[in-house]
Amino acid sequence: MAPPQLLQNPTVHDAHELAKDTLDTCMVQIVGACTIDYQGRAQSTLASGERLVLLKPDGTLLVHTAEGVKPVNWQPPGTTTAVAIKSLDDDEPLLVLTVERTSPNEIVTLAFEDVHFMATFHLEDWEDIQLLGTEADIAELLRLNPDLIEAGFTPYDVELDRRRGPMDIYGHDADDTRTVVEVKRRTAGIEEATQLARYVEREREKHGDVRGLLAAPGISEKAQHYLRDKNLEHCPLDLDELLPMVPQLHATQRTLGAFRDTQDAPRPASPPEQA
Amino acid sequence: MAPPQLLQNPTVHDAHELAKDTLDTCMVQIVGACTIDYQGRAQSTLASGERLVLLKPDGTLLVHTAEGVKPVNWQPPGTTTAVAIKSLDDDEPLLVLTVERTSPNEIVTLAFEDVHFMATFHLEDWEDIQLLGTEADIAELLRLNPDLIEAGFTPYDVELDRRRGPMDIYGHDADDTRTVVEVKRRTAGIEEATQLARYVEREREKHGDVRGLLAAPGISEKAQHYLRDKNLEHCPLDLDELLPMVPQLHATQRTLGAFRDTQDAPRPASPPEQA
DNA sequence: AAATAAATATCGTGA
DNA sequence: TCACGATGTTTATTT
Repeated sequence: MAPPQLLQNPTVHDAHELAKDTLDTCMVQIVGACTIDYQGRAQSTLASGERLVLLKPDGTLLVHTAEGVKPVNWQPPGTTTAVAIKSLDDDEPLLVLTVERTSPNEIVTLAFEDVHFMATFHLEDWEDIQLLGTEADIAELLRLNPDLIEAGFTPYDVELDRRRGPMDIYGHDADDTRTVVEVKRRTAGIEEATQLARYVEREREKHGDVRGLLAAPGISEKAQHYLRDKNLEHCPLDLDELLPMVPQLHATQRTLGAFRDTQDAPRPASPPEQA
Repeated sequence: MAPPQLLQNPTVHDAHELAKDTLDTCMVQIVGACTIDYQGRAQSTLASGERLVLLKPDGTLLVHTAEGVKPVNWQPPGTTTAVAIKSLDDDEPLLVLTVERTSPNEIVTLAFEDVHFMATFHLEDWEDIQLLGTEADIAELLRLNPDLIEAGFTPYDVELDRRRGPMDIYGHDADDTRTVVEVKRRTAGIEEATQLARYVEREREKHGDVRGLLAAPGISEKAQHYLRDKNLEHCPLDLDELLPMVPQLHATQRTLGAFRDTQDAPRPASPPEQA
């Protein structure tokens, strides 16, 4: 990495020079006292205080205070950043950043009364994060081990599922009854229950009797009541059992291209064409 | 602000010393090459690359790459951070951070192969952000100017609304028909439509005929279809008209304690006790 | 602690 | 570009 450029207590002029020259290609960090205004989908104002400001070469703006994960102000990638020196009345000149984007039209304006320290640097990073244990992972596991959903459950072919809609898993139970499975990695609430209800309702309109399973580690009381009301069911998931299986799933997918259960691989069933 | 402490290309020992001494009270920033592992609700690994790491005195951890608003790894406030020097085999010693929390049990481990630069500093900030134009603001505006919802609409008393459930606005239309209004600040999709449907369904069970209005700047096609299907309606909002009214709302609330429309303040209506 | 809903949500995917 | 759904969502509020 090219060595970072660091400025301590720079003059407004020096801070402006460095920011101007590095904004398009570098990470630019400014720590100091500033006011912040935001106009866009909503609007906000923030009176003067000390914050950490980070400008990424992709146009991202982050403003962090001493607390919390969420930036107090921000702009997503793709914004245009301008840096200027502005004087109000007879006060000291201010370093002013305007971070703007279109569709939606949004602008964040930062006015620095004082820059305590500033840094510009590159970040070379060729790696992508590998995340395991997502909802898609769990759904894939269940599809390959459908007995974990219910004895006798058989998923339809995954490509057919996709064409039929956004259901996580679609198949039929031991009695050959069409069954929609919505998978959630967290305790399911009323919103997740209504999501399943929507999918099942659509299928019931077309095919009559269709079961709906909400496969989740837990279910809220209201959601449970809602499921009963709509003639839907909760299928408890044991994440302590499932999550340890995920790394093997990924490893197998990498090496074989497609996962095959070593014990008894379920073959995709063809759904009946019409109810 | 106490002057920040800056280290460029520190030894592992110096970086460890500074981090250890400042971790509990300061913002601690480390820019360098590291690997990152996460184990918790899910799990992730990230191979070595250059990143910016920020530790806040409240326990927050942020790891940022050169792209995007979202940190590639993080921990929320309240975590416990430990810093250590560890050697694997005959390699150079590594600066290792373990950032851990309970309920849920989650741990992020960072191993720095190289620290390019490091900074510790305080951020003094006594200000809270003032955010305007939230859903609550828009709902309040509509409640005070109910003709913007529909000519003849009259909201029930706000306290009664709250006791009746999570509906944004509850009232009756020109024909004295009970009407539930769900307010959205963005184009509404199928999820927002189902949210309104849930609220209305509950009221229809109790009171029979109840109208449901989804007040939003726009509506997706599927959501529109869903509303028709459930005998619900979309009420278009003009945010360009509404948002400019919000600052005055807040100003009036600050000075008077409660907003009064200067023209014709609507008086809360008492809802019938039973259908 | 649990549940529910909002968010300037952001982000990825698919049509 | 829009719509839709997941997110290690986070955050605030209410029960």
